[in-house]
Amino acid sequence: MSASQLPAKSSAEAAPLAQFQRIRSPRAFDEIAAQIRTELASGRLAVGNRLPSERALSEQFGVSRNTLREALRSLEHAGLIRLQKGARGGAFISQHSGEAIATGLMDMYHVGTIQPAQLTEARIWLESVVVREACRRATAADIDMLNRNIDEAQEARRRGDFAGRAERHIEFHRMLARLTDNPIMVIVMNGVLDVLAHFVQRIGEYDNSFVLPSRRRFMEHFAAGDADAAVAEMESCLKRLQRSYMSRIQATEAAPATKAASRARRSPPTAQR
Amino acid sequence: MSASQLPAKSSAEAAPLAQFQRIRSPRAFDEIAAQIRTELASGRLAVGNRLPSERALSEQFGVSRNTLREALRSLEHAGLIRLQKGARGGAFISQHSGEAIATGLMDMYHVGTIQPAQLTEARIWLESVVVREACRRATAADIDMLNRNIDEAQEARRRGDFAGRAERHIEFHRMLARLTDNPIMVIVMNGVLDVLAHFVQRIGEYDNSFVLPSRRRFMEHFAAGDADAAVAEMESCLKRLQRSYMSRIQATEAAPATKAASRARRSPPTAQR
DNA sequence: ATATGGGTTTTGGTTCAACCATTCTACTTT
DNA sequence: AAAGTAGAATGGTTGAACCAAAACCCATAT
Repeated sequence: MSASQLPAKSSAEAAPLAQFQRIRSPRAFDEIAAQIRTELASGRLAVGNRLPSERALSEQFGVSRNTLREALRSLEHAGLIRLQKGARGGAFISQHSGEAIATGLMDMYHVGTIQPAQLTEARIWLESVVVREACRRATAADIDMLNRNIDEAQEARRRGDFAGRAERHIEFHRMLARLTDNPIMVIVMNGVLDVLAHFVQRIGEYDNSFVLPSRRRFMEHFAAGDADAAVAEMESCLKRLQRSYMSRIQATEAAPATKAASRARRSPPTAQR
Repeated sequence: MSASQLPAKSSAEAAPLAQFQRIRSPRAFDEIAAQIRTELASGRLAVGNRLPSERALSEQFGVSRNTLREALRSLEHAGLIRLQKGARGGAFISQHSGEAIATGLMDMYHVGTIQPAQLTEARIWLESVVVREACRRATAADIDMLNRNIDEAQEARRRGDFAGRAERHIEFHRMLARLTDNPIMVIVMNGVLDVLAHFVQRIGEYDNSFVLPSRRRFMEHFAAGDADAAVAEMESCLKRLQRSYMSRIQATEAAPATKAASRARRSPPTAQR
């Protein structure tokens, strides 16, 4: 079966993946996902390859198409594959990932595993290494880019555009992270900043008037290659920001949001229907 | 709206979640997952709550049970819910998460987004802030625990148990991360160390004879509260380890593993017309 | 009364056989 | 040759059914 689909031409098609094995453990889809991951780790599946169609895969694995789809769902959520409809569609091994980590952090925040104070704490720690490394690597063009960001933030302030300004401020940190040229730092910092942006957006406006002057001072040290001074400036700014957040959160949060509940339910009332 | 609170006490039943809406966009399960995430973010769903059964949910959302399951699969992969069989089973809002971040990093490594050199680089950076903070917080009991770990590693070395020794060494770093008492640091460091453990396991034995003496020196500084010296000791040890890895990887890797990644075969429009 | 044990119910896990919408191919028509 | 159209491939969805595990209920035996 399936020996020869379209014979000739074939022009790069049907990934070179090895034979998959039949499933037996509980939760078949878990094992399917694991097997595909293994293929990936071994290098037999590489970015850009296309997996066989759902129908073909379900046959290879010896499971129903629904079960197979649950496995694909899991891989897709992880960012490992990208699903594409249509004739030449299918499941393609995808590059990025990273996104899953950001949503993971966001989830942890929403579920209360990460408290706001811990978020800003970790952010300050991470920023120190980011700044130090970015300072070591930044080119003149990079410094221009950072200065431009500050100008834009100032412009937003002039317009009274608080949201736009906060966004610029956060983008500044993303730029610094990218300057480290290390995907782990970029991904983690992006995730942390995503959560922070969400957090900031929720607590509303707060005092950040001191940020712009701090940025200017920061850039002086940064451009001069004085990493220690740049880190110190950034740290003091972030700590002050944290105080702003915290006073704001006490004003805002009488109760809402991240509150946990533990209402255990007892009897199944057979209601419904 | 939602003025219908159950009368007090009420033997609580069926999580307090609000009414879900019917689905309409492409990829119904995406929207289902998004809606449940929203409930979570808003606090209407909290850790420990149980969602209605798949059958009930599929009815609420107006989709088939299969579609609903794909949404749940996605949430489960994210670590947001935990599925449990049986009469009192169902989908429970779960605490942990974090795990998803570790597998995310692992995936990025496997897919080539993270190169070994970048892994160790980030690890060194992160370790510096971890050590500094752990040093600030460690109690006498914590220091005992760390020393015990070193003893065990030494014992493993005596037995010629390379794997056990490497494991102890990595566990040492996990302990330090936990001492920061910051979930983000713990999660990220755990993920990085997971990848590292995988990496180490793949390249086989390497020269790590210098680690134990370094650990002893490290603990001296650490116990004395001299964070700077402790960081310096750790950093030099890690950099030396990195050199060990790299020389080992050149010996091992003529080609295998993390290659791939270039053969993008995106969409050849009318490939080979 | 108190265990004990088995049946019933609830719930997730899986299967099957369709159907739809989209996307590209290939053929037909002009 | 260009344009248009039929159709095949593929992911997305449906609904009904069955299985297996887990918790509960209750009759039975001790």
